[in-house]
Amino acid sequence: MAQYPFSEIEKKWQTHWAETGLYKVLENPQKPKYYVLDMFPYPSGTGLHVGHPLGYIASDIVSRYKRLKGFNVLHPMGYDAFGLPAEQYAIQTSQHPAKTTAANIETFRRQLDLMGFSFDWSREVRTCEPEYYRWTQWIFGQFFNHWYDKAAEKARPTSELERHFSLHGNSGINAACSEPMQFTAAEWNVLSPKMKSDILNNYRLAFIDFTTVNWCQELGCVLANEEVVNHPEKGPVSERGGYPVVRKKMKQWSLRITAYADRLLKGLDTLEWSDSIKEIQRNWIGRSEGAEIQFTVESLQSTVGEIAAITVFTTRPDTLFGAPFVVLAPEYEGLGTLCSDEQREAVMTYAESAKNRSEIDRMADTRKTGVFTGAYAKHPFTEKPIPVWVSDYVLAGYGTGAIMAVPAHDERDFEFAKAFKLPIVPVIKPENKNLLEPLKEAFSAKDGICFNSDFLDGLAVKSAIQKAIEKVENKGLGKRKVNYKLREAGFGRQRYWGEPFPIVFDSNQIPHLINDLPVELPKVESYKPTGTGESPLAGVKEWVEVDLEDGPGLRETDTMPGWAGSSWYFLRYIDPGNSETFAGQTTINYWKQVDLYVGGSEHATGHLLYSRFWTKFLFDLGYLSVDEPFKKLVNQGMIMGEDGQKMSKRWGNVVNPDDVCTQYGADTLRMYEMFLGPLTDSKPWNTNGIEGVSRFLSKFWRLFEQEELFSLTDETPSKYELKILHKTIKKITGDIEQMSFNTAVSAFMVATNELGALQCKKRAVLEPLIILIAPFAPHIAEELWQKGGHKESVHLATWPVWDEQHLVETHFEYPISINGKTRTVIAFDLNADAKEIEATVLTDATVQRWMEGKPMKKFILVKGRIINVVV
RNA sequence: GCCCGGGUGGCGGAAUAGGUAGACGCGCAGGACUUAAAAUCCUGUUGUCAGCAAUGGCAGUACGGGUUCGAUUCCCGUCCCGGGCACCA
Repeated sequence: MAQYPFSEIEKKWQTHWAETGLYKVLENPQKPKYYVLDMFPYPSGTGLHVGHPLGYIASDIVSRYKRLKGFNVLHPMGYDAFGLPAEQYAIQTSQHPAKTTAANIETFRRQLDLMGFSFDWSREVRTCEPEYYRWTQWIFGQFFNHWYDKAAEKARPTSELERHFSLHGNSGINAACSEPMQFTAAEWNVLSPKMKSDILNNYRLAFIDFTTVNWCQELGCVLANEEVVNHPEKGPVSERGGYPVVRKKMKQWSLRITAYADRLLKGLDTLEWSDSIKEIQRNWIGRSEGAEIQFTVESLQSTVGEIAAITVFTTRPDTLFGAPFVVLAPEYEGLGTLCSDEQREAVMTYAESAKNRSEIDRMADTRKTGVFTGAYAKHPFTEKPIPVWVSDYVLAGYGTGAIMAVPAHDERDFEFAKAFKLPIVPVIKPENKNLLEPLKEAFSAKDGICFNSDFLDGLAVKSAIQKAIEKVENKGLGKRKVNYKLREAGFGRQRYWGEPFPIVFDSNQIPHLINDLPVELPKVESYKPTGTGESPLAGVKEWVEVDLEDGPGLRETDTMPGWAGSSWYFLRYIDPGNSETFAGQTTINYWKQVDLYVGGSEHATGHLLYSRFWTKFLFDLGYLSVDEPFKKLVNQGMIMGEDGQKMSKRWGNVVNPDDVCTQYGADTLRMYEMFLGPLTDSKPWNTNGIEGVSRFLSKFWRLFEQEELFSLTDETPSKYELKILHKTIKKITGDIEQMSFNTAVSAFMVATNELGALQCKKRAVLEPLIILIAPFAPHIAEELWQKGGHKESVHLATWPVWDEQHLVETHFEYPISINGKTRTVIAFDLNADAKEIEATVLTDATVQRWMEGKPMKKFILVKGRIINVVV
């Protein structure tokens, strides 16, 4: 018989498990809980290829293992069902995205079922279902109704904020907000409702922002930076279609994620995530400590009026005395009023062209351009006037949009100074060494000594930074400041297939939250972009226009982005049927957080950051007891095509798991994917290789057969058989704990080969082996278990424990090295006396030959490891 | 440019509190069973040199140094590959 009857038994058990609800899980305070989660898939039209289930197999093995170890395991699955591709497909085929999405989900489910996963499907979620997205909308509403109190380091209700404003204005409020502002209670109380609303918008965690976006007229929508490419002649164009893209300010809903920047950064230290993902998030958040320093504007050459002071941000206040000029971003607020009349035209022309250059273009081009504004700022310490320039190498969105240039110690400032022949003033030198002038490049090292710097002279950079900040603060010239690269998260899309906002604008343009949820997505005739920058929903008059208590209102017609639903889905699995709240308190307190999360690393700065953000927010509101969603994260690698290229239709190298299951069975597919190599590595698929695993499973099956009939005996196992069993239990247990599944599979092969050679058919040895392999190959294990006479599922059995006593060795074959080179092997009792061993070794013929009569210098004996004779 | 990973047979990969490098599988070669094939099983398989052979010598974990009785593992330098960030002051 070639292969064991996998197709028959796999189908049988899959049906049986589903019918008996084997993987259904409920809260059980008697058992420790374990929550294993996979990143839920986006149900594309192409279905799964063998690369997709890699992570699912790994997490399924852990889930099954943990159950056998006595844990109450939550292992759910669902679908990230809103999003652009579905909408695009709907437009092309004139079908409703709900319909195509449902069809795709069906395909996914069929494929997933083939592989024998132990998901609790009763907990399935789909982000596009009203019963799910009503809670996405509800969480959005919470963001809308809260602000971030920096003093308390938590989110608080805006109702409290309004009360405070009416009593004290905004004094005493330390909030995360878009624009700094100051007002008294008297001022607040006389404001119009619209103005109050605008001010609250400045504080809300979900707020309306006017941001510069990439607008593509032809496609009628906003594009992400990575969807815009630079055309040599046409300039910025859309990646798809090559249509022109312009930068345009548009109204966008945003989430104030920057309020949580510091906590998002600090929280990383508590997580068992890979260093690389943590590092990516750290870089993305981009915390830098420094100071904001004011430079008063000196020149009064402008006829329009002037800005009193320019505030710059620097991480190197120690280089203050090396700042011969100041540079502003082209978007700098009030640039036109700052510059001198003679320079105004040149400045504005430059600023305009810079603004229209795409981000990509500006970044790619590191040649320095710029214009002198005609204005001068007073250096805060030397009090000398220094020129103010404008250049697009200064980013408007970071810090204050203005810098003090220190060309001698900053690469970019150096390039700029060289390009415009501006002075380069060195103020930091290496210890015990002088700088060679003129400088060939900026000396940006942070281990130098200050000179030419007045009160900083002789100080090391580190202490000079502290001293400079103190001085700046004491003299009232600025303050210590921490800056983040992290930007607010744009939360609106001009698209149909997403969650509608629970927002209505009244006739004064004041946004009001709708509390009657869900706000359902209306059925529409056309999903096509409108071309006006509005979502297709804007065309559905009967939906958009609503009656409010005091007049007509208009619904928000943007929808939420793809990441909205995925930012909290792990919480819904905990209590998927709850119609009172997103998840009930007792269930949340039981399951707490995801213990193991398996998924791709491509979500490092998107989903994984947003989920942490939403979790911290809901934690602040008291709904969660932990403020990190995913305790341990493992990123599975990619499975490449046989040709070493990425698996895709384009290369024709896609392997479909359905085909593999048909030909070899799900158990073989599961074990082979694990056998390919370490889970986290990328590795190529190899069709020949799968034969080896298939052969192994057949061999494993035959281990239980005598003359092709199932046979287990009750004979007492030999010492050697017990040793094989217990060493395997130990190895498999350790490997699963370390998620080293490839070596676990090889350990099964070794055990099977060894027991096969012994013709061992003993129940006491083989039955524990069935439990060990059950997480990897659940079908074959269940069949053999049942054949062995068990009525209950093997997946409800108890994980075997190894006994060291069976692993104790009495002898060891010591490799004997002479001067570090292995020359022979001699066996000794492990309890043998060191002196005796030494004597025996030295009289050994081979040892003597290699010692060539030279005297022994040293005798090294590492018990159970090696013997080395040094001559 | 900067920051993370990583370079081990023909291939996927084992082995690092420093201790017999190449487990396991694929591929390849040879053999057994068979009328034959499939399936299964057995043997060999890092390179090189010596030998009819059993066997043995030497070299060998990207490259060059270092520490050590002993280095794939630790340290320094170089090269290459993968990933991330990229004018973030």
